[in-house]
Amino acid sequence: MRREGSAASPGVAAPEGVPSAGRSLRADAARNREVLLEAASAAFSERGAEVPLEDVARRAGVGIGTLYRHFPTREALVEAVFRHEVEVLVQSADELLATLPPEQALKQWMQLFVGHVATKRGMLAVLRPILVDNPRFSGETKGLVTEAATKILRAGIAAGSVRADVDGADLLRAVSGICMSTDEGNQEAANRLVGLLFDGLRRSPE
Amino acid sequence: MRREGSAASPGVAAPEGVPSAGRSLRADAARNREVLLEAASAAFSERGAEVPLEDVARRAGVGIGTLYRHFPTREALVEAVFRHEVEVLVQSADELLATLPPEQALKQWMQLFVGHVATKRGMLAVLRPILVDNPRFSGETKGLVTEAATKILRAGIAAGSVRADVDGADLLRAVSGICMSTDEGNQEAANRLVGLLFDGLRRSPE
DNA sequence: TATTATACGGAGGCTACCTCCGTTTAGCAA
DNA sequence: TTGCTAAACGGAGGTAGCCTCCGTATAATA
Repeated sequence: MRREGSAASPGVAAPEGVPSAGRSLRADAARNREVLLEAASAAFSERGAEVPLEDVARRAGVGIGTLYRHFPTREALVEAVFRHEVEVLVQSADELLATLPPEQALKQWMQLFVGHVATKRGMLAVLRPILVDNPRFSGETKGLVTEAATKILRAGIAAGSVRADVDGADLLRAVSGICMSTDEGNQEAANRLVGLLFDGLRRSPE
Repeated sequence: MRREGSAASPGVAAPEGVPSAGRSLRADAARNREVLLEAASAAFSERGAEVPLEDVARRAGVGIGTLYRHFPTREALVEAVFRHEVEVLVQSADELLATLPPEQALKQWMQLFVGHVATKRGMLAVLRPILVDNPRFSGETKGLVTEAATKILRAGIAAGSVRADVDGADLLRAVSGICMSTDEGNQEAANRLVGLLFDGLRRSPE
């Protein structure tokens, strides 16, 4: 954020290390990467995306050099955190469906979504330019989340407990609309609204 | 941009010194303020809004202390530059109308607009949050510019050289649309498109 | 167990931020 | 003109965050 150039067009590096691509990380490296992502996520949501990276490293219990090796710029870190959270959100759809009746899974997932958005508030100032400059990346993200929403919704519809005339994109629009119109502090308001929305989504007993 | 808090909600200070409000600045202060605004404008458009403020001060030929006295935060400076440029753009509408036939005034003003947007590109990363967080401010700005556009358009319509079925808001939408869809380097492309638009605005001889 | 590619960590140099206060000057009154 | 003073100037210097570099540690492999 200091030196010029980095802000211009970050470029969205290929998903680093862990999942696929190239040679996988050494065990300690993979561990540290994970720990860093979690520390960064917490730090960003508590103190905004301008939090000193040395604090993030300290919080993760690793040296600053390690942080920079994994994430050479603040943007790279922010992006990785975002990507990671999206992955978690998407995966949790499957997990919820595997352990709960579809209706409950839907409700919980909606609330998870609200939580994730709230967490990402602090990152927004840095995240927005990244998303704006990389329509492909933001498109993929949206696609993944929509897919998850669709899946969980379909399960409810199939079980007969959710009305059939909404799709994943609708659900996303509605929930993110609620998040957008709810500011900073009151996540509870958002949750209340999401509760209302959820009631509206259930198949009305007729 | 470093310390926390400032990024949160800058708050758009009352237009500092010069025009109305409070006691007016001492001559040297007013001069320096002006020089600083120009230096900042140039620096931002050349090197982006992250340019070191010491460079801006040096470029303006004043001490860093003077810069900070006038503009206590980077956001304040960016905002003042923006405000200043808008003023210039709005005033130039009157000046053009006073010295050129309405049709020519319109054309030149449209090109001026393109130039101003191009200049502000570098500031965007800092400017956007300010505008987003202060709908009133951005609303006023839009109002002023729309007003100027309307005035210059009406003059053309009255003179019979411009078609009568567009208003200021339309003009703005069209021109800023062109600016948005044209990227970084090629201001000439934008100017060409604006030329096309201008031809379309003239009253077709029938 | 020995070897080595990989990763760690943090000291330190660099740069930008921004305050503080001694110096300068515009504006005014006599 | 001269003297006075509130206002403004300017930049040295303290503070803090960025990021590189390289000696040390360790996981992976044979």
